[in-house]
Amino acid sequence: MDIREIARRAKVSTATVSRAINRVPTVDPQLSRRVWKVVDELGYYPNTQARALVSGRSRIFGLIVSEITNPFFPEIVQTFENLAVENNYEILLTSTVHDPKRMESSVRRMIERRVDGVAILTFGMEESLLEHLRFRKVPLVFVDVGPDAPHIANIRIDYQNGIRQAVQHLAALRHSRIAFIAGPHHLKSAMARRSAFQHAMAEIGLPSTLIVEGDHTLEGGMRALNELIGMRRKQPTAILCSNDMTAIGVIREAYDHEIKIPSDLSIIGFDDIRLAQFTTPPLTTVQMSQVELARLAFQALMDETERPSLANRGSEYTLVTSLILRRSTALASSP
Amino acid sequence: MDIREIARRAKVSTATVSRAINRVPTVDPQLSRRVWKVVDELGYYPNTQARALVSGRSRIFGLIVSEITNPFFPEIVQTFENLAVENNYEILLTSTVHDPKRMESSVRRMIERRVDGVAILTFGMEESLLEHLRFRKVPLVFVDVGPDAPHIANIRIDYQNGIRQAVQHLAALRHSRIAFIAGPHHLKSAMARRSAFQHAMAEIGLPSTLIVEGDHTLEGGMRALNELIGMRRKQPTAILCSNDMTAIGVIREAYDHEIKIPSDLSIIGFDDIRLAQFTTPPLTTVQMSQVELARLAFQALMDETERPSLANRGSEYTLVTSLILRRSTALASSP
DNA sequence: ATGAAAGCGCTAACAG
DNA sequence: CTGTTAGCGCTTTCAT
Repeated sequence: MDIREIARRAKVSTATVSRAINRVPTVDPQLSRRVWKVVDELGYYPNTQARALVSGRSRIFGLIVSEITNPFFPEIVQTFENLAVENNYEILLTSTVHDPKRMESSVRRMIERRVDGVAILTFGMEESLLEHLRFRKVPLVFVDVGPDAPHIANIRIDYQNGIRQAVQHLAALRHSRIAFIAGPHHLKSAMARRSAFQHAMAEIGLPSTLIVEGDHTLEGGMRALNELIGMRRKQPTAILCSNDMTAIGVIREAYDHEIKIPSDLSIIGFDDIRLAQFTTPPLTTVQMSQVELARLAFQALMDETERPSLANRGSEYTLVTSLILRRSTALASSP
Repeated sequence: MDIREIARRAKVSTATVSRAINRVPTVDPQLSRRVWKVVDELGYYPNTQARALVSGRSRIFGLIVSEITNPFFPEIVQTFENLAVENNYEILLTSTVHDPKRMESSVRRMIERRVDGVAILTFGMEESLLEHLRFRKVPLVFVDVGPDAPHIANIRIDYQNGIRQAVQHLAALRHSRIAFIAGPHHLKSAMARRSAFQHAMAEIGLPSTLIVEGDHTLEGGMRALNELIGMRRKQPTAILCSNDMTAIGVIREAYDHEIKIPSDLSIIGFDDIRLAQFTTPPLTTVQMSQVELARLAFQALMDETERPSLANRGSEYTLVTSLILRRSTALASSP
């Protein structure tokens, strides 16, 4: 069943069927009705492949994430998908699982399917792969790590705002020995969080000496707390974590050590994944809205795609972070 | 840049380029090399849309889930995607968010993109929508709720096995007042779990009177525990939950009531989502392997698709559940 | 083994 | 306002 079949049955040309289906306003209402009648009767659905082939636009956006099983991403994927449905796009989702080969195959698949744009949410990426995409002038949007170039939009994260709030919140609760569990060194976003912490501490005259390396996983958080506990120095009364999973690991490990949160130890996370609402106690954390992030990314792609003539100096967007108070922080116990 | 460009530069016909790229064995190795050289130099990627149009196969599988933000699904999506990459397929993922309109648009999008098969993991679906898919003879695979029909594969879940193990494990720990927090009534899978519980209890001569309704959410688990606590009857010493999120809610609420788990109350979940490993204490649960489920679903689709001639009586697969012991159960305290 | 040419289903000039 | 027709980029007969 194809457009010709519809044309034949509605006794019009294929061009008219095409116009009717695409709601071109100039088509005679009566003919249009005739066409739609047949379309509905036969349950005809236009073939997107053919459309894409002739129009040169696939109406597919690529979405590259580092790991769909990382709780940070499902919300983003859902929002992206919601927007896609609203705007008649499809999402081609690939998860690189931190494997360069997978990253490469992601890019290849995107190109083969002729996506109209790609959002890259991997918090780090090989420059070389980009070339393939840039070479084809595929609109791109990055979070945090993108280069400045035409057709490349960047979403910058304002880490400082939220982290300053977190640090000052702890200081106000009379904490002075505030530790930071950092993310992996090779992650630009993790390093940015770390410097934001140091900066925020310095602003209020506190030393940021208690910095321990984590890896943004729950297990990493557990290890980091043990490291902190094992230190010969005075122990921290509060810990700021580079992401929520780390904080959840800390909470879990604290439980095993019978350290009460928040009375013995205050914890603040980063990201505000949904799970943070459901830890015991609910986690105070710096929000980096996944919904907002997805919206910005999608919008950036749409902007580039729908009006390609425009200012292609590579637009910049900023996502502001801010503290969400829940119940994992309290006044510092004894000084 | 298209296949003609390659043909011109390699001084062969487009047919030969096509054959070389598709590794048709009869093509002269020398010509083939010439073609590949040009392909690599120009960074040529075949246009999948055009391929699909002429071959009639899109190499896209649809994957319909009820909510990507439900922790049960990311693992499935990841496994599906892994298999897709291995087998040169693409995934068209849609999340229905329990909205019939979205379900409808999912199906429409699948058809428009001419997917080669659809895996439906929504644990419940409108019969009417199926018609569109079945009408087009799109291979389908369902979990738990599919009808028996040609081209429709079904993955049946053996709830009984795991739930019996769970109940007997609790009984062995001398629990006799074992409660069950059920899932929503309208979910076939939830009802199956409930009957499996009743059956397993009856087998060992225990009454299954302590059944409370939940809704498979964390909040539902919290409410359910309160309901159980508020009951005038003797309270349960162990609770089996219809899914892990419910169990996590129970744990969370128990913490607020200073009920110690497992010493005061044993908890068992169902699903074994990854998170179950990281609750405090780690959750003993009935595993329904998401990886295995995804594998079966993908395999079913591949089987239907790659050899469509075969036994299309609608194949059946079974996924067995079994108990995973962790640390949320203990001997019943006082009788 | 290779090439010429038809055609997958649709859209967009162009003509009328 | 509607119809005719030429492709979009590829695979696949059918000849050679």
